[in-house]
Amino acid sequence: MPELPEVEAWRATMERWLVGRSIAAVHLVDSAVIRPKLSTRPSDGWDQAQSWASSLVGSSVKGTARVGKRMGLQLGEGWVLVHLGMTGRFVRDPEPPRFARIGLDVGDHVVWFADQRRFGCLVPLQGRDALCVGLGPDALDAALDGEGLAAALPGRRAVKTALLDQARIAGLGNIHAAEALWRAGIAPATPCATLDALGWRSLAAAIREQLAEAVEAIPPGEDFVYVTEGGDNPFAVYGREGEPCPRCAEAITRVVQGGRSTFWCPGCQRPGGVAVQG
DNA sequence: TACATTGTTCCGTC
DNA sequence: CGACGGAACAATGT
Repeated sequence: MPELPEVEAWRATMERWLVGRSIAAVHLVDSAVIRPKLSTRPSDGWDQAQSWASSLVGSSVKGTARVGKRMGLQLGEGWVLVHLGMTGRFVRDPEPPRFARIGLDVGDHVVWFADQRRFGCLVPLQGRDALCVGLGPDALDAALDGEGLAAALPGRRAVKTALLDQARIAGLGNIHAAEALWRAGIAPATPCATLDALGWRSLAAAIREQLAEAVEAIPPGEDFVYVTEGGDNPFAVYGREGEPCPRCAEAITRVVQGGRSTFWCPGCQRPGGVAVQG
């Protein structure tokens, strides 16, 4: 379940694997991975997919970008948006891996986009600017200080739900939204409109710290395996229903908001937040 | 089998 | 009509 940190890691990986190389061949394993728009579905189909893929041959990869959870690749004069969905990842191997959707042969190796659940996709774009359409500011945007965050998240909605709204702030998913709220000591059901300046400042700082730590926790230059599968759970509250809060020892609770699980600590997360500790 | 996961969209309600 | 909540949808492993 890639959020901003994982997408950023993949972007950096694509910088190393692809940028500066010329595309010798494209292997379109599943043409439904190419979509005319982000909102179209695999079953909708798109008759231009194959011709777009073919048109890439001979062009070179010139750069990468990331906005929120979207990655961009500059291929020739155009750009392509890559959305990882739930299970999208990249594999560098001569042979297509399981669930391979498309492969870019850049001469010295082949880079495959593999996606078991097929929620991920590639969307050809006119230019780099199109990467940002429909998105609020990136979650690591310097403008998102306390005041900027308050302006981005107006209304009576629960702050957890609002943090997941990519049109308001781009890059947070279910895990890092919950972790940031725990860091800030803010209860997830708190209506945005009831947060004061101190609450917004702590939340803005918590988001920045949460994402920065997650980015740094991913070893540069390596593939990574999502940590909740098998290994130790590195999160304070996510996936820890019933376990003691690492800050106050109260039992972590799970509630459903907007159809999604929210993990939080009723002991030290309060409406409006608590004073930042330490 | 039912359920869990995500981002997006659609629809009903206030 | 805007805001918001809830449900549906995509795919598939458990």
